[in-house]
Amino acid sequence: MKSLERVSGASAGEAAPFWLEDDVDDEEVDVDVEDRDHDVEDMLLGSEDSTSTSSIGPHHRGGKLGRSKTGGQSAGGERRLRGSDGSESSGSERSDRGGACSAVERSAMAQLPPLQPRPKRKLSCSSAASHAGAHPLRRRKSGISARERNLRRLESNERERMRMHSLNDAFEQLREVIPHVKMERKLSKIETLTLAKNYIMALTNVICEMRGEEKPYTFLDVDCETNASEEGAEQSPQTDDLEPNNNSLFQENLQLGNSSGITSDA
DNA sequence: TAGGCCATCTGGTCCT
DNA sequence: AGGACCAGATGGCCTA
Repeated sequence: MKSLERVSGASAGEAAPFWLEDDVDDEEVDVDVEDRDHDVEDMLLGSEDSTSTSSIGPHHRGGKLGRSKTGGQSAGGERRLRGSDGSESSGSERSDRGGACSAVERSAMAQLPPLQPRPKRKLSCSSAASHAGAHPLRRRKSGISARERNLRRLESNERERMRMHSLNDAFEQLREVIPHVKMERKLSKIETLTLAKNYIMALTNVICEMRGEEKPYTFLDVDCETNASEEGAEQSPQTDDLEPNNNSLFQENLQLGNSSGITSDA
């Protein structure tokens, strides 16, 4: 799939994004393209392979291709830049500080804004969202010039970048407070989330144990081959081992969690 | 070289 | 109406 798209992208690789093309603010030209896309769409709608449909047409995801071609920063270039200045270099991120669960951290967690469960947005149609970006069809807002659209799109991109940066900052803060095995590389996002979840569950067990209550979570042994021979893999979290940088438990739990090996009795 | 991870762009949808 | 949120697409970098 990816290869197909890349092939199709390569065919359109020389095309700059519509909003970066020169003189694209000509409404008439835009309308013509839109109409043509509508015609193509009409012919291709109902085709079983809408992905291939997305590969056709001048509007096919030019962003990436055009970005690398134009002066815009490529994704890789951006990342290299951050890595070079050290602000987010992988080396400095290798958190060898444990980040034990302290009162400060607990208070920090308490400072988090209350999570307001955002209702799952409904998709008008299953393929509509999944192919929204790739589909050549692009509704043009009435009364907005192409230049205005370009400006808004750039502003939207900037906001989205900032939003993702703030999200990454939150991930980084989360990495710092999660005790994990010292690793050469930093935790990936999915690892961070999984470890955080297991950490919370383990701490919950600790609290319940201190209260003399039953532990709500049980860490099951899923990977029998690797854990069966080891000390009591199927047991409650070894909360005594919850020390900074000394928690192979969490690495095990990472795998266990990935395979849904952790159950909740609550 | 394939696969994982990531940053970014993009357009649709939802919310204020 | 505009911004936030979301998910798909894409390409770059890194590692086994």
